[in-house]
Amino acid sequence: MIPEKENNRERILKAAEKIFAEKGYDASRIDEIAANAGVNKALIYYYFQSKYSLLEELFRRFFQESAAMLVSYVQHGGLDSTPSKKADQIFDTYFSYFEEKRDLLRIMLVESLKTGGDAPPIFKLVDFEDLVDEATITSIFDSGHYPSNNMDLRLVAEFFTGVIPMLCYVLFQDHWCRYFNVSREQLRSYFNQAMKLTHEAYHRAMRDQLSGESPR
Amino acid sequence: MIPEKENNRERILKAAEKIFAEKGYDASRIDEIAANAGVNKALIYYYFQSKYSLLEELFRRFFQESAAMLVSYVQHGGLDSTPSKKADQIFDTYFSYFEEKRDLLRIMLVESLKTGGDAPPIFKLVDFEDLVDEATITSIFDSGHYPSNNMDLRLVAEFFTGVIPMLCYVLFQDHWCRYFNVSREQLRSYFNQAMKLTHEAYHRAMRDQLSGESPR
Amino acid sequence: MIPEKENNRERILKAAEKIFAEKGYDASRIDEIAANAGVNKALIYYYFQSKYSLLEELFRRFFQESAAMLVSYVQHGGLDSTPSKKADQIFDTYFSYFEEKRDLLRIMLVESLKTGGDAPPIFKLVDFEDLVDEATITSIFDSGHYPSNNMDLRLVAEFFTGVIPMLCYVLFQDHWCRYFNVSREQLRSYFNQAMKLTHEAYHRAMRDQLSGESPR
Amino acid sequence: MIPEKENNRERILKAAEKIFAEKGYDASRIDEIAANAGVNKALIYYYFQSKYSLLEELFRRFFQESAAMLVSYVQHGGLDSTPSKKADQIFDTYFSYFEEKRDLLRIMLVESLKTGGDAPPIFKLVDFEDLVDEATITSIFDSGHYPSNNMDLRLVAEFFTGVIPMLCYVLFQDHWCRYFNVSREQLRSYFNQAMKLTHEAYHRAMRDQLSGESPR
DNA sequence: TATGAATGAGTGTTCATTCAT
DNA sequence: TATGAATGAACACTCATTCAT
Repeated sequence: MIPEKENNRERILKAAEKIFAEKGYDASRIDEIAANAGVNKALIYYYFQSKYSLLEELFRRFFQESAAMLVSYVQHGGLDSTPSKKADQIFDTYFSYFEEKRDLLRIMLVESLKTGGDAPPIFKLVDFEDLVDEATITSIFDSGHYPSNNMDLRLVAEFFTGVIPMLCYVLFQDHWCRYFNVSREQLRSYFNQAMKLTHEAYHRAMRDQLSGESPR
Repeated sequence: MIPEKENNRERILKAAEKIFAEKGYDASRIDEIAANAGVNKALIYYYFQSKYSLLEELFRRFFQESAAMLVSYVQHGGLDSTPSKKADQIFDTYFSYFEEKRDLLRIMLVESLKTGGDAPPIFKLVDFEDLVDEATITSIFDSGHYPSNNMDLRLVAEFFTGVIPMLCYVLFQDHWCRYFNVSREQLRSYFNQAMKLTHEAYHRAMRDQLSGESPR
Repeated sequence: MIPEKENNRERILKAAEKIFAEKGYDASRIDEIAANAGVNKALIYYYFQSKYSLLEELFRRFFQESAAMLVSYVQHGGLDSTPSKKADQIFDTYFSYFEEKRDLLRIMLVESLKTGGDAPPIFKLVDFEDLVDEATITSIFDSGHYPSNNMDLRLVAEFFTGVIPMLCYVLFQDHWCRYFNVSREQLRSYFNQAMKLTHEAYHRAMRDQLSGESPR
Repeated sequence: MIPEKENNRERILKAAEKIFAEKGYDASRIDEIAANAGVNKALIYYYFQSKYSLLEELFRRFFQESAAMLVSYVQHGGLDSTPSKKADQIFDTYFSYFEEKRDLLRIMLVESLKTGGDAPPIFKLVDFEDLVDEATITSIFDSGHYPSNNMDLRLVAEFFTGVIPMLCYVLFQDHWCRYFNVSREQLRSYFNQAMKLTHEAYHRAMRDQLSGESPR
């Protein structure tokens, strides 16, 4: 009831997200996270096992929240029935979600680029199988409308020419504006045009292929 | 001509590139680079100012080499005159170059994602102005054929829907194959299709727009 | 009568004894003792002043129990009147008591070896003056039968050639069996022979000296 | 040639020996060892892998030195041919060596009392097989003169009724004097008497058994 | 050029102990 | 009595960097 009296655990996570995003995981210091959360350093180890488990908790929450968002989005009839509008909607939704979670996504991309570990966490952005039920996935990707033998192609295309460009746009836009001396609005407009000409072209091609495959 | 001597500096750089690629910049240790180069740790500081300047030198060489490659490519008449074939050629050339320099590009992307510092080094992949002469740039991007008021759009599109997808493909392909259980060949084929349907569509659109703009 | 209640203090002490014995005092952690006792960590500080006072309480109880054992042993006429048999009896009694309290004795010896603090607690093993009444001491050590001017010698001899070897035997027997590849029974037999040939020889000598001193 | 310009490595080891002996291994702090050696803390890690490897090096040197001492002692005709005198000589030699190495022996006994690890290092005090050649061992223990089937008994007796009492005497003498209010000389005299009456009795018994076994 | 030795400033983590309730 | 949360002071160990030769 007292939203000000936020849990210290939450404050720690929020601080970690901020510091990790600013400096990268490796260069982030527990001391700084503690200071930023206004908390004793040892308290971090009261709530979390290690520096890395802070990161894991952030990722865990992100994917949990993403899944919840997708489900609620679908259930509340958010999706238009016209395929092209549907794609637009999904695009916009993703876009604002990416903007909102920019800091965490930055960390996630960096961690995904480390060769050593497990699967890059970023793959989960297009692979929700263990996060969301079958029906939702079907509804979102509308996979019934796509040539069924092209599931893998779909995944590859969505990831490398849809998610990745959007993600990198979100992560690099500020630097880009400064470096190339454009306004955010201009850049956004360019990026939208580029996506229309590329990724949307792909969606159109997919639909065409489909209607050619099973006409009438 | 005495390859054994005089090349401690090179051995250090080679070792740095290897260790950086294996562990990422932050997690790499000067000790390990020295050991890997078969050289005393202090010698690294004789040749280089700091750990970071090792990275800078690697980046510097990379861009220098890229530029040289571009120039020689253009000069030796490598580029076909048909626009669509030309694009294909550039695509393939970039592709194999990215594959070859994958390790360094991985580090470069990670460093580019850090918010603190200067301009992301990765922007240089589409901004050769201070690396290559005007004529070469013109020749490569054939910018004369593009609507002149769309230079910025061109840059945005090339970067976010061309370079970035290709780069991420090169960096993530191994993990993708393992995670989604596809062969490298299959994945490559999917990726090529996706790029054809997206980035190439953009190039086509650009040419169409151009011929519409200045017909006859 | 409600054994479930009221005994958190006991549970803590029991857990402390176990953990201390397993890891030694220094390496034992209050957290682990609390967990092992099924009790909140702070409760330990409700019942005890500090980690060290846990140890002190364990030592205190040990000596109290030892004293009680000695007294009851003497009072119930446990001791034979023949000196040599009496010595045997005491030897065996000590032996099994040491075996039983092995873990605590190990800690006590370690603490006794620290140079910094007070008197080594282990000295109390031969100095019961403030634990047991005079009569019992007299009865046990039969000091009336020993040359009165040799009280200190008696103490030294009992401690360094009686108590200490027995204690170390109890503490090292398992490791010895493994290291020298002997069975426990064999080792025990050797040790008994060795003690017969040494410590018992001393007791015999003492008695001889006594009968020579005050014959008839 | 400049004995003052002692190696920092040696200074570190000397300091470690001192601090370990004063506080025990666990309670000793690397910072304090560094300060005591007049050396930067990081230098300790330049010469040694870890805190524990400091201890290992100290033990290694001790046993190496012990072995060298034994060998030189035997080779320089130090040992009398009369068995009883020989035993006395060995006793005295051990005694002064133990006094000299008291600090390290204290640490070694404490470490030997830890149940977790390998074999107690203290066992090496009676098991020189891998430190010294066969001939020296034979000469020292005169094992040819002892009943050959009692080798294990001999080891047990020497360790628990010879080495251990002497060691504990050396480690506890100061505390004993303070606690029981005796002078060092008095205590030493008592201890010598006690050892004569016990351990020496054992040696005598052994010789008697031998002469009975193989007379003439 | 080259190196063995040396160091200041951290670095994540631990732990006995205390506090508020 | 009992507990979840909180903390100060370490602690072993690391690492980029420098120095003397």
